[in-house]
Amino acid sequence: MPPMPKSKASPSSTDTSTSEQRRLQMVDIARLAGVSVSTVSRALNGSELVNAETRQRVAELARSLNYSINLGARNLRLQENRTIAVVVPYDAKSRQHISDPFFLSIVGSIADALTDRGYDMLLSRVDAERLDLAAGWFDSGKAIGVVLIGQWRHHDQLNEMAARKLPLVVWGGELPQQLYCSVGGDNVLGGTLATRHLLQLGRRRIAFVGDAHLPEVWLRRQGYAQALREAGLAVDAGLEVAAPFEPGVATGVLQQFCAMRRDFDAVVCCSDVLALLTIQALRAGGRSVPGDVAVIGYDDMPLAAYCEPPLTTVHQPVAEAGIELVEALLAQLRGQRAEPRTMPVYLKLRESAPQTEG
Amino acid sequence: MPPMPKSKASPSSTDTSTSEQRRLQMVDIARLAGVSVSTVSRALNGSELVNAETRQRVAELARSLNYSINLGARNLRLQENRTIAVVVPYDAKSRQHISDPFFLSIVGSIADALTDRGYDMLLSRVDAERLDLAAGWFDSGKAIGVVLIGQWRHHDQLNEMAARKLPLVVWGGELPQQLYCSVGGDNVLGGTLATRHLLQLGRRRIAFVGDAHLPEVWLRRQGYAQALREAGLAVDAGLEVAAPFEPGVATGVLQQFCAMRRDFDAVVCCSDVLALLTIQALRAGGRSVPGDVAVIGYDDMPLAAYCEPPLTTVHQPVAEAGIELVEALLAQLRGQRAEPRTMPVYLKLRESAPQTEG
DNA sequence: ATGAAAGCGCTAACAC
DNA sequence: GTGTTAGCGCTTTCAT
Repeated sequence: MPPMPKSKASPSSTDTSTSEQRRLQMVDIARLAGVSVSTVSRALNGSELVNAETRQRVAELARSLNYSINLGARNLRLQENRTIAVVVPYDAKSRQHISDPFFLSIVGSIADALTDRGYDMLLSRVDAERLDLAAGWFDSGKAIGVVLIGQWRHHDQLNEMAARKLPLVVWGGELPQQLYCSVGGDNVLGGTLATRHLLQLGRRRIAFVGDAHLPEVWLRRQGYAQALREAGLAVDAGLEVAAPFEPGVATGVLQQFCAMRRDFDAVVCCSDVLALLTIQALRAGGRSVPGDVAVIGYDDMPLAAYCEPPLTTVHQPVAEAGIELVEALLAQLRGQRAEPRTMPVYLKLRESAPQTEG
Repeated sequence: MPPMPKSKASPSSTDTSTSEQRRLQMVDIARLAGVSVSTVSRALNGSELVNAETRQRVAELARSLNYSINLGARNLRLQENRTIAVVVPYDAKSRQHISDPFFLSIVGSIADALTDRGYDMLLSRVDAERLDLAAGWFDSGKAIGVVLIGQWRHHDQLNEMAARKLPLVVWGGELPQQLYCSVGGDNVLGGTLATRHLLQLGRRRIAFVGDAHLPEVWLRRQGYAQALREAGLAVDAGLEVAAPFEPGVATGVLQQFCAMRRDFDAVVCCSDVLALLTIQALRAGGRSVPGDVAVIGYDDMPLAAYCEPPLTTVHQPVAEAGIELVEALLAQLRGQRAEPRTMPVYLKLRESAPQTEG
């Protein structure tokens, strides 16, 4: 037996304890309209089977009472569900929350894309070391698919999830031997564009800031290395700074690096926040940006244009990203095979690494 | 009749079309374990009634098959639901999406608070002119309560929602004749602290940037006006700039204002983003910050420390905000009366309006 | 055109 | 200790 409801009587009965609002159900509407629940159900779903006048009356009654259908029950009956889980990994070790504006923008973009298509979005976080836990939303029937923001260090877990036929799309880079569907910016291109621009400015000692254990960063470093090779320059491992995306940890790493090495004249950073932190560390050491050191960020977050100096950065297509992620997931749900997708990026020129040496 | 399921046969039957993963149910586990569904249900819920050995066996089977309970069905049966809707209004007219880092941080903070307490978060957006639509999540049974980020211009709609006994908490300011539960920073104090600090620096012509149609801004302006009065200064309506939070619209307004008026030496802004835009407009007009004009922001977003100059700003308690909002909502769900809550704020001193005139 | 009744996946009171 | 059974709120077939 279900836990005895407080009162199954119609709301019109003497329910003096007005403390909690009992949720209206179809049976209430039916009683008030003097018809059966079936008729209410049909009327509310706009069935042609029900008399136009009755349909009108029921619809108006429902609206005036602010009634709306219990979607849980409806989904159960219809075996349908329009909820998508969006999962943002966090770093459990450093207890850092998602705060990078880029991730948050992506979430907003996905929310829009889902809303436009009539889907609901369940937002949650998961330990970046246990991306596989994101599958719980599907397994529990709460969501029909999962969008994961970032691959982090667990390509393997993602492949396992895909092997289980979990409807899954991941924001991130396209890797060899990838079973899951990823959507992301062209990271190699991004790394190349940034580095080439710095070379063109005449910079020759170019540092790279980002943790190459992360697939996206790894790809960007490939682009960076490639551009250096094109220019006949060697990669100097000493100029690679494995700073994570979390500002708390990155700040220290960057301060130490900038204090130790003064033999570079440009930096490619893997996020705009890292670029900001780098600029601050450089200035603390008495170096100017872009004068002494030119700095390029990554993401083109909304605020990038309003920093000082405004950041030259690799623009990621955030608005399109939400749409692409959602469409890729919906394709899978339709039974289609969704191929990984790499979206174009471009360099947005601003002051931190200007068009030409000023 | 339900729409005929593809195949009700157990997964072990010859279901060659491996295209879609049929979701496992209790009956499948029951069959494989050779017990009834009730026993599986009890085992999975850790009931003492079931034989320890059986419980173990069932649990292991379920785990190995990656089975997990269909929460929709469970909720329906248990008349319980642990989903909270978090609704972020957007400006439909300017088609601006949530991009203010502050709102996004609040969302993250709420996500954490809900996760910690075992609740799920449904994230959606709503036209800022129709905040009442947020009630749909409750009415449809998808969520048991609603957290709304910001009051915008519709105090009235919020009061109506509360009058309907909708479990609701709103991030925002405490207003007279308020029926709903709000949680927010102390806006009057924020406005006062910022203005007092500028006065203490010797500034006398202090502008105010923010749209006072929004309750929070209105309260901050009260604090601003009060501080001016304390100092024996009159409020100059010409120094009030009704810039909205959307950067796209605000930029133009601020550029125009800074071009027109050059008779102020300080600005109190209602967000850090507005502060950044103001600084940019000032510099475009050849004025220095904080030399010619000191600027104070609001929110203390994560990036505020990394701007140039680093922003002096009113710190809002984001991490605590999520907890307070969630606790207030849960209190209502327990049938308790949740009072509006105003949280302390403080001034974070940085370079854009330094401790003392440098 | 409308109503009665079955059943979506699950839980819990009630048998045994 | 375990199985049987009713029913959460809804949709739809079937009967009228």
